[in-house]
Amino acid sequence: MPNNQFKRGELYSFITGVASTAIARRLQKNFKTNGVEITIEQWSVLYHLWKQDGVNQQELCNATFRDKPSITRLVDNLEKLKLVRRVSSKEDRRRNLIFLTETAKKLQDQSMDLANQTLNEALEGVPSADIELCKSVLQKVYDNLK
Amino acid sequence: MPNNQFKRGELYSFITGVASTAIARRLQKNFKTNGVEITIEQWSVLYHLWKQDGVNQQELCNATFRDKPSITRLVDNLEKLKLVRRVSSKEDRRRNLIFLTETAKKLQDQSMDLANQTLNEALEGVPSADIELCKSVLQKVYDNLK
DNA sequence: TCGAATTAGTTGCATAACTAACAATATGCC
DNA sequence: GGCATATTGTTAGTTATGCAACTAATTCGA
Repeated sequence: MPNNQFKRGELYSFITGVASTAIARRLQKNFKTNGVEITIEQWSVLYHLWKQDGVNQQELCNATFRDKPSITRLVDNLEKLKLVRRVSSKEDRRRNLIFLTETAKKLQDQSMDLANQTLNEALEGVPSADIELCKSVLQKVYDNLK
Repeated sequence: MPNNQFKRGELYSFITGVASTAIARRLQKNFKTNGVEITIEQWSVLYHLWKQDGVNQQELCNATFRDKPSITRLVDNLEKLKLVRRVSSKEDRRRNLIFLTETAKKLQDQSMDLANQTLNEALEGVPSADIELCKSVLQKVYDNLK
């Protein structure tokens, strides 16, 4: 029964399922119990906007590894929540530049603290060198496939 | 701008976004171009059933790290595709035992080959020891949070 | 300069995720 | 035996994902 055919599949389960869903669920839960009323997907978009806003949707696609329709809808929902606004670019009218609202700016510190707490919990007992190596393996996987 | 607040968040992006979505998309694409007409989520359920069928939905939840409604619907869709059937357990009538159909059994070899191919592509150039370490880090993350 | 190709974003459709609330069955304690 | 509790699975509602097809704006080349 420990069929050779399954060995790589186990790895697939690990990479795509185990750790990412566990972290995502815990982070979502921590947001909720602390009154941060956004989804983790919305957070992952805000995360890039806190570093720099006024970028277009395509740049958010690249930064978050999502396709264009996904970003269109995430920005739709963030706009409904009055956390971002779309501003049409004057240089290239095809582009929407995405800006944070004051409300969104106020969310940054609290939600980043919760994210860091969650990741510290997640990574407790894992040496920094292992974390870095793991990150480089995942980056390599991404580069191989993109 | 390379704010200390963001360091752990990068790792979050890597674990939840980069590698898992890249592998998932590539695998889905490889399924499609080879005429395997199932989603990767359906495949991940079949994957466990190929190892052993006749298990109940709760066991599939544990094996695939999904919640119960997700498994209910995945099994619904697999049943529509005539790949599995639900059989009520005689010992405990709350339980649905999930069995593979002949059609599903025929899918195993081809889809596992495609999955292995995809993972070989994904992991090309990554030493086995690094893969094992990466897997153990992800397992540790899961154990820390579950 | 005009038409083809490219780029940015949106919409429709199907599938899948999580939460919460629920029904049915089983278990366990008194 | 009977009631509280736990377990198994479903349904409803919202959000998110991927693909395909589409519009609008820009760029590039003959």
